[in-house]
Amino acid sequence: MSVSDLHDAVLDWYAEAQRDLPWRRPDCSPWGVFVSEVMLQQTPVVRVLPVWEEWMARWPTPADLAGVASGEAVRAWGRLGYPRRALRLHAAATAMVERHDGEVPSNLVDLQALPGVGTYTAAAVAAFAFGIRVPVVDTNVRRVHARAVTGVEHPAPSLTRAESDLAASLLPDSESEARLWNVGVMELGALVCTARGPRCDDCPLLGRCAWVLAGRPAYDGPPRRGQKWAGTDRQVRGRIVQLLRESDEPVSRAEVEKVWSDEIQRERCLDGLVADGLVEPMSDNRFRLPA
DNA sequence: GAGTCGTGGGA
DNA sequence: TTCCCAAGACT
Repeated sequence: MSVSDLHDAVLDWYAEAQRDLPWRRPDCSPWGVFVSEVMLQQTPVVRVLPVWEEWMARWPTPADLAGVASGEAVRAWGRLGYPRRALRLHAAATAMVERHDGEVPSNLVDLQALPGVGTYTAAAVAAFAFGIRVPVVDTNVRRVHARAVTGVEHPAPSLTRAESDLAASLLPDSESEARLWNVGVMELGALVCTARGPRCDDCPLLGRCAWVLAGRPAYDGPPRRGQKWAGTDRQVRGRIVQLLRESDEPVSRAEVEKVWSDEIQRERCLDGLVADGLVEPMSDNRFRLPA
């Protein structure tokens, strides 16, 4: 089996099975791609779609977002989760206005220098918005590579050098095929080669998947850490931000106290939110999203 | 490098 | 019901 055959299999499958997502359309701006990538960090597509549409209508350019208070971004973020992403998106838009003539930078170094942009997001924007030939490695891609090539059910907890090297070696030579390969492998991981209950019968790589050919051996790596939720600071922070987000005017300390009874934890979280820039304390002992 | 950081839906 | 996890970034 050649790598070229692998490319053809994925590209043919993608041409037929791809979802029609607005940020993939040819008329979508780099800014639209950028916003989608930040929103999609750890958040499912179906939940991002309506919020993305709203943001694009309201803030069609980086300058539009940079021109409003950061708290407006947090409010419009809704319930996507990890609201610091909204803050960083606003900061990134500001940086684009100040350093890049109001445009999304088109190279990896400048992209990754933006707030909230790491290795993955920089590569994704470079590849999908500007057609640059660079490996895009997210959790979906890592899983497809782990199964189809390495022959294991799940990739390591964090990205390894071997995985990066593998992704680079699999990238097609041409820019056009590289772009389709990146989005195609990602789509395959999202729709078919899923974390739980993979739909191997629908997979274009079924006949050559190393994991399937090995008899689908069970995962035997280190146990992945499950994230606690009930009673954690994250839950408390979420409630406080939700309270401010859903209030049209600043809220009193008494209102904040009602969302969590443990005073020590509540105050710690409130202080943390202020330090993060997600909450703004006012002189009259009320709180609001940053103005 | 391990921990932290939201939210909601499906298995 | 409980658990897992969904296009990560940052410290």
